[in-house]
Amino acid sequence: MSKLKQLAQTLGLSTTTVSRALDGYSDVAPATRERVRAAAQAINYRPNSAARSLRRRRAEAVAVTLPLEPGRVGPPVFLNILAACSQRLAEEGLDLMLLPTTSPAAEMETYRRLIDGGRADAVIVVRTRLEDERVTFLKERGIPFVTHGRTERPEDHAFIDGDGESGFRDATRLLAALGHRRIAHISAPQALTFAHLRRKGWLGGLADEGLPDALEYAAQPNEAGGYEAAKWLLDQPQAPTSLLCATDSIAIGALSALKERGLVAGRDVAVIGHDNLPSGAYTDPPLSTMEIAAPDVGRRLADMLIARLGGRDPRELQTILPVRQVPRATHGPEG
Amino acid sequence: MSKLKQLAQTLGLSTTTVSRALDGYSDVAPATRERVRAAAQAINYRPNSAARSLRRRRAEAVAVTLPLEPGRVGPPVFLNILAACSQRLAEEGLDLMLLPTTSPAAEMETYRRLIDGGRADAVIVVRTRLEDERVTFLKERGIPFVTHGRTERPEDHAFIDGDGESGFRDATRLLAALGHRRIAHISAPQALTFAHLRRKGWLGGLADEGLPDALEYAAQPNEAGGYEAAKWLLDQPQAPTSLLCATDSIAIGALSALKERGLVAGRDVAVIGHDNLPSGAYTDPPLSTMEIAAPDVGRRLADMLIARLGGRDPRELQTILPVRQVPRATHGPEG
DNA sequence: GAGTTCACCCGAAACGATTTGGGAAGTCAA
DNA sequence: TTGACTTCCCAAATCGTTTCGGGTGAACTC
Repeated sequence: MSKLKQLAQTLGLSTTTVSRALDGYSDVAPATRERVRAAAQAINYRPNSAARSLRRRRAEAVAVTLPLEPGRVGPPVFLNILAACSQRLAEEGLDLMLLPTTSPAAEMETYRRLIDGGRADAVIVVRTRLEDERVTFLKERGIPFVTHGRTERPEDHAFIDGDGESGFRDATRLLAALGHRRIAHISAPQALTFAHLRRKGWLGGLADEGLPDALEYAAQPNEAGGYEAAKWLLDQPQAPTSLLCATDSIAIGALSALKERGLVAGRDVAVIGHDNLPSGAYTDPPLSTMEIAAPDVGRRLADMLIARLGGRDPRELQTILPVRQVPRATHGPEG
Repeated sequence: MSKLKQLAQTLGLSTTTVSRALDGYSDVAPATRERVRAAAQAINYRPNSAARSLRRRRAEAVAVTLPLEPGRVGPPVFLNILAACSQRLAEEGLDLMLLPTTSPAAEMETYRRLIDGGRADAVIVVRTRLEDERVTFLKERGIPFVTHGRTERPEDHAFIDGDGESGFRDATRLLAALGHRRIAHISAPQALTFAHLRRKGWLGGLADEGLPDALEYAAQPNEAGGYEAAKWLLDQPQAPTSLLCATDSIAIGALSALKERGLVAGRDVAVIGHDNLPSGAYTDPPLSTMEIAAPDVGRRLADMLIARLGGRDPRELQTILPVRQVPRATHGPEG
């Protein structure tokens, strides 16, 4: 016999009343409600989630897939964001579940299981690509979702994103103001929106300053990629005097390559990253970087998703957050 | 009307037959089975997961809570492990879902919702404590689970763990062999099993070598903690000549403190960490560290859990994996 | 005192799948 | 030809909740 029925029997009530009491409906006498609550508490009752979501026709859950291709981990910064997000969603009775995936194909299969199987009511998409199959799929199915990062056609959906383009433009101009003329960019794969925008910002800054965009290397977005990229760039005939890196991981790898050549970051070559990873504060010299200037991206993400679930128009739910420079030592002046 | 019913109607079959065809029962004619599969494929049919798990009385899902107290992120190495784990579980039709939690209280509440609400069939526990409330709870409920890390009474449950104690004992003796006499330990909170065992290994190594255990600092397990700890230790009258750090994050913070004092890691002070974080290879000098000597912890974790779900005795499912030293530059000899 | 309104409660019908327990043909052996 | 087996399929019960559509008294109104 179901727990609910047991509970009802014990209390001499119908399952209807017990269910409604626990859900806080007003057509249950306050005294009864309390009696039911106490009894439920006593036997540790939690409604069976499958039965509940079958009847309710919603899962009370939000899903995020975590693209984790073997050996290549995205910045752990996501986890902090998602933790804050889950906290906010919990207030609405929504579970946030993360599903690790190991390839784009597996990720899409996970989406189908989740969505077509009704396991999630809404989705958060992270690490967006310009052309993002996941976004296409979700639009097609009409499932509420919010992306962390824009896509090629961001006007169609809710998103939150940092203004990486301005951030990189600012950084480029900062370097130019410090006298740099050969400002290289170590970019991440251009299919990723953030990488595309950061590169665009770099190009914009160069154009503003009338500098050439000759020095660029497309790297894997991790330390090894940054290391390789910096080595290659420093080997060029007209080696760069500064390295603007798409991510902090890349920058940390680049720092190591400089070290190997006997170059001092900040004095001989300027280095700037993006993300403000904790370990960036502990490199030698401490890494100059930038970050989204908002302490509560996770909560906002959740708020937007809740608004979407409430039927709000996605076009009203689009946020681009400013990016703040976090100058430490590697960008130069104190070198 | 349910999708299954639609499908059955289209095909002129009963829902029974369609369901059984898709689940691969043998009492469906091969031709029928194929016809059903094709039709299901065509309309992108996935069984409603709530209905299925209501009837089946299992969720086909395994849960992990990710303790993510604000600002303090555990090593992202977990994510790689969990990604591999999820891949293996998927082969058995099990979803792995990660649930971020922001406090121990919230974590326990999540456990109750998951277990008592039937949302997960089994659990993986990470970051175990010596006295772990989660483990107590799961034992009480009789839910199959595997821990990543031991507890005070590991004989009661399935676990997989690295032999951090031996690793730290080995490292201590290595440092002693290199001539060190003042070997300090920067420890992580001792409630965490891994921290306790690593400290125990350090103490054992010191005892083996007849060295005093005077130098120790209990740090938060992150870069900031390591930085503070190293500063404090270096300020002692009998400052240590080597720092054995409970984690790589701590070690990275410690390196930064050394730098600040004009000390060269590996030459003036030896530093050794644990975890083999990617960024450890890119510190200056590259960080000497250690790691679990097994490439497939995630898969093993999954295998153990599947065995538990199949009713295997937890006492047969206990693995302690050797820890391998990863000497780079900061431990000394080439300093 | 007949009608209305409330405040509380309940029986039974969903929700969408899986599974139980056959049943109707067809095949085979004697 | 008959009974026993197979093979392939199906109707109906079931999982544990929520919710629809009342129902029953008591209080209140005129």
